[in-house]
Amino acid sequence: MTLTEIRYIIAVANQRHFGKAAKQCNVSQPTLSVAIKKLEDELKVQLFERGAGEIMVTPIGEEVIEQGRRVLEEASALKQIAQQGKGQLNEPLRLGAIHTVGPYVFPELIPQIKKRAPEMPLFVEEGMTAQLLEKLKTGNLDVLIVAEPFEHTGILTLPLYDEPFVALLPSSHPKVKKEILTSNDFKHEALLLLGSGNCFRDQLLEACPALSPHASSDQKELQQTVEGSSLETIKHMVASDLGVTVVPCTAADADKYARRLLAIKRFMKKSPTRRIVLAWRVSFPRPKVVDALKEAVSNCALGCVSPL
Amino acid sequence: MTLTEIRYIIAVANQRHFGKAAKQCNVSQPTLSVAIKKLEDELKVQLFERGAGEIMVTPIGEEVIEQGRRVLEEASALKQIAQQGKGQLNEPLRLGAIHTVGPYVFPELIPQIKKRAPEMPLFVEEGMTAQLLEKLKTGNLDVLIVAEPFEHTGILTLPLYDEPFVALLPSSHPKVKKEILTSNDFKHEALLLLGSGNCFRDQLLEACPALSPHASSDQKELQQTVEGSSLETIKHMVASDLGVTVVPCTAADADKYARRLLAIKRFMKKSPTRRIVLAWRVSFPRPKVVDALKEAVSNCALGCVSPL
DNA sequence: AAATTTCGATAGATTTTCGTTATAGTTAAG
DNA sequence: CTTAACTATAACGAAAATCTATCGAAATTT
Repeated sequence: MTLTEIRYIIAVANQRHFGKAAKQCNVSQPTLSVAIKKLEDELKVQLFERGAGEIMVTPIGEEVIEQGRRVLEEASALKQIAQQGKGQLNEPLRLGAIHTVGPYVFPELIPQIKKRAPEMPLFVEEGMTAQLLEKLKTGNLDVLIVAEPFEHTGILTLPLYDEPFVALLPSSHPKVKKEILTSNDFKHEALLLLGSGNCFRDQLLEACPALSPHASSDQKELQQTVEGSSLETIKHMVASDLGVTVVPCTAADADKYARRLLAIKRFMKKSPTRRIVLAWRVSFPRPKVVDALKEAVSNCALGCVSPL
Repeated sequence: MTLTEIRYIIAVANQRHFGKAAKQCNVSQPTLSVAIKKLEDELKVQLFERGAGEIMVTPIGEEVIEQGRRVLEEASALKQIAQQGKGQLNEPLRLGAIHTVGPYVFPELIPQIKKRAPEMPLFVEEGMTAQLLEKLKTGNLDVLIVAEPFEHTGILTLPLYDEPFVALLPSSHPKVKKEILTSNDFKHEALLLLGSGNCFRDQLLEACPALSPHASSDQKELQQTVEGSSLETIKHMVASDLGVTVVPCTAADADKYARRLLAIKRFMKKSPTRRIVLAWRVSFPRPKVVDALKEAVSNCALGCVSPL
């Protein structure tokens, strides 16, 4: 049984004439005759009574044809569903970002995305790099915003922006007058860092090994990590004079309210930076979504950084 | 778009694995790959995301596949409709008819039945009403063609046609010039009738009591009945100048060969008629067969009668 | 790391199906 | 009795669907 065959029998039922039905179907009359005979043989039911004059539809034929109409209807609905859902910017998008980016980018980014893809349902999630990667691979997320290095087989990336690291001090701190702080300035400070697993921690320590808890054993107890916590928590701790920290500049700029309590300082003469990228599966079939995201990020006012 | 292609995408959606889906469809894996690609190209929508590990279904894919299931469901319903319609017309049918109908209707009727139910083995039998009824009730016959009155509990009937009675004379008979013959014309004739038990005899005598052997005692010996014989025998006897008779018109029309020897005359001004009906047990579970028989009779060229 | 395994995509050959034109058969009408 | 109308059949070519074999990428194992 074929959709074509069903189309043929419906044409014959409508026209009650093989020749006209063939014309309606844009095929020759023998094609139609043979196809219908084939279907009748398969169903082992005679659908039409070919007599002199008009074609008659057998009682079973009537029922079969009626059902055939239903089949074609559903098939055409299938086509329509495919057509209308075709827009890549209409289907849901599941977007993930690392903890040290999400809170500072999403508030700007989501309106930008909505501007470009108003029909696209958007699900947003934060996590640590490893978790996000897992979800990306299994298809629980479609696109990530993560920091480099991020090279994995089957994953493509696109640079978004480079963001420098900045130091945060309590505004009451004596060193607020310095223009640039270095790791030396932190030797006698409690340095508050995110727990391991947060990529930003690793990036910072890699860029500046001097900050490492192991670097100078006599300072060890003064340096702390705030396991599992967020940059926001750390900022509040700094504001409460519990120590100093280094954060990506987007995290420092975000809240103007804290400016009175926090001082933002350049960190090191040549500020370390990290590169933030988009990441998606090579098989992810919606390039337009990636383009739109890239564009949306470019149009975000992220203060201290400019898009690539 | 093809039903086969739809089957393929549903298999992949179920198995989330091309190879397994191919096995489920009894085709090779490349066949499946190509077919699905073809469908995706046609719809211009990617239905699956082939990545490492498991196949993922795109959001549109989900919708398309769900609709595909509906298409297949309707298609399978079509098949079922054809099958069950076929079922009734596939099992053997045992058909009985009275002697005064069978020989004249079966030759036309059986091809018509075969046209409508080519797969249905057909067993045909003739008998007198009482015998046929007995066999119908016991299930030795499925459907009868009999004359009214035929009212019995547990038996349904459907009118087929009304047939007028006509008179038959030897073509050498002096009264062949009359247009209409009445019972008076038979007063001095040997009236040949079927034996008792044949319903037609009773119908005729009821419609025209004047013909009764007892009606006028002085003519009694001239009137004869041909017990247990057939209308054909009686016609041959008339042709041999042994008397006159009255028969249903379908019996008179049947054989053109006898036209030279027999004259067909209208009988009575207002011809008596009898109604021929289909009869079957209320419990007979194949309404389509009855419909088919009714339709088959309707399409018989029975000459002097037209179907109801 | 290197080898192996898994799994979908691709290539080429083959069979099947679908379509065509030409023509035969049938039936009804002139 | 021929003609006209209509469907069935035949013969053949084009398109397709399917197969086997193989590739390539990624994941897993050694």
